[in-house]
Amino acid sequence: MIRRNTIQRTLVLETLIKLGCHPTADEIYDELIKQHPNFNRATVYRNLQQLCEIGDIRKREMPDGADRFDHTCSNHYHARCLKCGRVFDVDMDYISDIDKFIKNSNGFEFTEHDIVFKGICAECKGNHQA
Amino acid sequence: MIRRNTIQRTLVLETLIKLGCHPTADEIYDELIKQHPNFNRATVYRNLQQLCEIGDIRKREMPDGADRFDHTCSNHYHARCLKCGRVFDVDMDYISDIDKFIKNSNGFEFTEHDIVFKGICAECKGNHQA
DNA sequence: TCACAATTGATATTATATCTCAATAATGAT
DNA sequence: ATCATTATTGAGATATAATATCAATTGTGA
Repeated sequence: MIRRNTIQRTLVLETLIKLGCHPTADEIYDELIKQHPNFNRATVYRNLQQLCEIGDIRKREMPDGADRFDHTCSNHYHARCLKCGRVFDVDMDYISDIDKFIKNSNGFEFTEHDIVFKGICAECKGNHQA
Repeated sequence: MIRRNTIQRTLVLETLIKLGCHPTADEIYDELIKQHPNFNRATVYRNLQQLCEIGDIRKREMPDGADRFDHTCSNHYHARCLKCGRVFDVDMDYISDIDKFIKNSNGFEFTEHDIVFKGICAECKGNHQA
């Protein structure tokens, strides 16, 4: 299965980068069809998956809501605003040795972890006057 | 809106406890209809929601897959086996002051956090050591 | 240019969860 | 206990996120 370069994959990656800040597959799709009305939703999902396999992007699975995709591949944590739903990077070191906090693995082999914060973003905190 | 006690809510809670280990709404539903063929799936979801509001159970949102529900209401973290998909409690202290690791909140008001581990459970690894 | 097969677009399907609404039933008042 | 009120249920529809199927298209090396 040799991977081929397609216009669609390039467009998905470009759109992800253009949108910035962790868009979902559907947000990328909605942006894409503005210029390319026949672009297929499944193609967005398929290419996001492939870009993850290639290593160009990272999938960030959210505890609630749709998966989000990130051009920044370094390990870092995320915070989700409970009002507007947007996802932000958290300015905090990645705890690569978090396993040392685990008292007893009970035979479980830990391979990865993720921390997701929730709260209210600066913008939503400022928008009190409804 | 005064809450009423119903047989259905009792059954949902009993079934959750009986199944143990963080069942999903559908797992509870599948178990329930064995004895109560007319039990409605939406009723399971509605009652799980209410039991969360009451405080009898906790919803544990997983980064992938369906929400899971937990009769243990204390704060603790979870690990999901990448092979069998089951969710286990992690034997590790809850980091209530995790906010101290955050360097700059950028105006974000952090209210909650969750850590989800992934890996391979003891059973799927095929050993029994702790 | 050609042949092969990876990829696409269209569509259907699955999984998770919520909503609508008439019928039912839990609760406090009588 | 009976009644009136209304929260709750069951049935079904709908919403959202993601994947599967498959013929047509297209990228790639020969």
